Amino acid sequence: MPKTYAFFDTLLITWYLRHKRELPWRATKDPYKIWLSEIMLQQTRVVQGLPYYLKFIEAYPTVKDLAEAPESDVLKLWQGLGYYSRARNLHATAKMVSNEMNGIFPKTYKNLLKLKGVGDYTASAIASICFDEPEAVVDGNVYRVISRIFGIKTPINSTSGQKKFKELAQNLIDKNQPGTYNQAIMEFGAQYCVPQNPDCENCIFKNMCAAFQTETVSNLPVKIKAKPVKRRYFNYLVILANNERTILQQRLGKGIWHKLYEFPLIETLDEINLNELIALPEFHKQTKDLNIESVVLYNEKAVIHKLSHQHLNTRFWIVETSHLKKQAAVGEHDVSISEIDNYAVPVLIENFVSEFFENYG
DNA sequence: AACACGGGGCG
DNA sequence: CGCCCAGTGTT
Repeated sequence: MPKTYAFFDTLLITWYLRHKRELPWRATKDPYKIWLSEIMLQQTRVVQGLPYYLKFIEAYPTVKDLAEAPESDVLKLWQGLGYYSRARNLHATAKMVSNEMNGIFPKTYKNLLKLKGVGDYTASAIASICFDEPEAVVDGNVYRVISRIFGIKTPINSTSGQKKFKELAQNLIDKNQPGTYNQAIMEFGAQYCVPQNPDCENCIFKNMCAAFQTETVSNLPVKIKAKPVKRRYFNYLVILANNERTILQQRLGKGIWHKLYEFPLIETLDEINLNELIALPEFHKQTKDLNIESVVLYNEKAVIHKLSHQHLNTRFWIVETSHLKKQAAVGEHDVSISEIDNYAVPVLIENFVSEFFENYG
């Protein structure tokens, strides 16, 4: 190992012990709690995930409690955190561990990797934190810290980059305290070696940081450009029967929000007006058994709901009817307005519901 | 190897 | 408006 690596881990851990945040999952080695926190924090900031972690631990103190819950409850509790496949895989894995593994989590990196929703990062985190296995985590923080200190320009989202960074990280880890080391490098990236305008002048690695020496900090890490954002046009049919009942539709296709609920949706290639809406075959299909009294556009100015790779240009159409259809289609639920809150819905829908039904109770 | 998958926060 | 966040699974 090159000489410059020699005290890297010691410096890092010393910094960590002085500056680390006190977080609930840092006060335990319970694999269930570590696993839960790691799944929640995938692509998610600590401050955003923390309240969800507390809710989940309260609702499901053990993996058995989580396993015995209906998936719909788990999704509802996850509502708003995003990347909902995490919640579905979380629940599937809880059932697997509870039912097939006697409630005991695997104790090795290799076996942890077999769990649904557990990839290289999460398996490394659990193995090191709970079982002292020296397996290096490589998350967004680690990519940033390592690329800067060692001046590595390989794109972090290329296959060769992932291999290279994992290898280097594995050489850096403190094998005597791998869990502490792994958390230290992530915390250092999150709190000090931040993406924008890090305080390099006062950094403990100032003298060995390749990026600082060559003034390339702002260029690292290198990342292959993301695809342009896609624009989509959503028309939601908010069907109101006697101002008391409505229809929710579960998303069961391939795309976003799988298994979450929304109002009946008509997606178009552009923004449409009332005449265009009611002329659509889909509109007739969605409303054929209704006795429509009126169709009114709720928001002339579309809500632009922003996801990482999509901007959803959304308008809500209020469809008043004297009754709801009798025969529900697949995934369709006839619900009273007060029951909407029981369903897991995307933030886009939650925002509309809380605004529109504010005065309904 | 590329792509899909949420939502929020920051400059 | 673009970038990033304690990444993983599918194609």
